[in-house]
Amino acid sequence: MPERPTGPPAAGQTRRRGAALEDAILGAAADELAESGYAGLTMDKVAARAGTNKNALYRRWPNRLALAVAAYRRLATTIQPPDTGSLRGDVLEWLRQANRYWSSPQGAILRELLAAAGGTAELLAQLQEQSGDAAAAPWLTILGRAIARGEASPEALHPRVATVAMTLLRNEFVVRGAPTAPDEVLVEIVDEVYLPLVRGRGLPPA
Amino acid sequence: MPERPTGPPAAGQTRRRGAALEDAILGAAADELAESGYAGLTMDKVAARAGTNKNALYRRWPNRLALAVAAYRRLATTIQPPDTGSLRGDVLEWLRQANRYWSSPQGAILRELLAAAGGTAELLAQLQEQSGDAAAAPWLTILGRAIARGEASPEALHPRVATVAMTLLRNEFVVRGAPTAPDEVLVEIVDEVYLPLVRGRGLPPA
DNA sequence: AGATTTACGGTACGGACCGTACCCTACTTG
DNA sequence: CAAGTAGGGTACGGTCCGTACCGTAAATCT
Repeated sequence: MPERPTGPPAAGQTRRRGAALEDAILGAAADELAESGYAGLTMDKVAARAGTNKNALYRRWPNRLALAVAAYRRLATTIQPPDTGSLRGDVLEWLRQANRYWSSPQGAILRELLAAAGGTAELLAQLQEQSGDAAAAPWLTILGRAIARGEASPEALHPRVATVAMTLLRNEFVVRGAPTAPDEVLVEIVDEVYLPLVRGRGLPPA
Repeated sequence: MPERPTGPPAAGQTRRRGAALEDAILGAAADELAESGYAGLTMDKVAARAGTNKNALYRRWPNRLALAVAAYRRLATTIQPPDTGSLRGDVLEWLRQANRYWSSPQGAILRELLAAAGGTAELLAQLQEQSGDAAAAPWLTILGRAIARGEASPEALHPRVATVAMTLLRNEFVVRGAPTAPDEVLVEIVDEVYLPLVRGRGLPPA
């Protein structure tokens, strides 16, 4: 429970406006998300918690989902691509980080939001940016280093190929609904799929 | 609009019971799903359409989602794995079938249900069975034939490896929310990921 | 056949929420 | 200082879920 500018205005002022109010609303919405998830986030509760009313909310976001997606930004912590010195180490560590994230309360909220935003490509895109795990760039970075070390084939430097491991892991969560992916699954993704794939046909199995 | 035992009971009888009633309810629910999707399916409408009332519904299913998942079974059409004579042909055709399905109204409903069932592993599992695309068995069959032809390495005969193509395609829909995957995406999945992966290190690129 | 139990049908209702509308008031702007 | 804008308070329509009651048809028992 971080000390956020939530709740009624400080005793000094009387009425917040613009950015200050918006900030309070997003803070309240983020707190509600953290406490009750998306399913438990109601416009009335957010308004009350922010010390305002629903007018101020609907003036800024067209509906509950849009507000929740905007508020999720405050909860999302970005995970950093590792640099362990080996491709296998990098990929496995990166997957483990992602696994921890998806298994965390934040990850559960993200899954709720992804499900709710299913029909709205625009909101989905916002979530993708924030969760960041699908970003091809860090994967290409990791792969680039591996290619320089001779651990992967240059042909693997392709967005769809590079992100395969993360896509498979995400599939475990989104489609299978698993609360956590066992570490064996991560290892299997890496050893049975990802490494054989990026090594290509030109490199030895080891 | 197939002629289903929907609506009020036939003039002859007076009151349906048991299986007959259950069948009418599922039929009505399936029709509602087809017309209005899951979002538009309400318990009141289903009851009215089946010529009964909500009691009969809640006596059989604990909530709206469970009823919808049960009713979806009537809409789901199973797609058959192809046998074109070449691995590339099989995989591409299979993906194209799946792409058509996910893009169809039925696919849209399935996506809605998947999203709504996100938290309930039990219902998710039921949906998986019905959609059937995730089943490893047909993929292993296709791969088995390919291995016999020398088009794939025996090491690829592994559930996680075999189903990679379908998983990547499904990802396009569930996570990216795309209404349809362009054919280029399917080709890319096949040529950049799947074929290189299952060929393994022992076989020539062609 | 008559009595008993079970399952339907009809209906009503509590409760939760979303989204909107009004009106008054504080703050900002010119 | 006047006019315009954005908050605050509040109420309400509307939808829909899930539950409760109660009378009655149909199955089951004796």
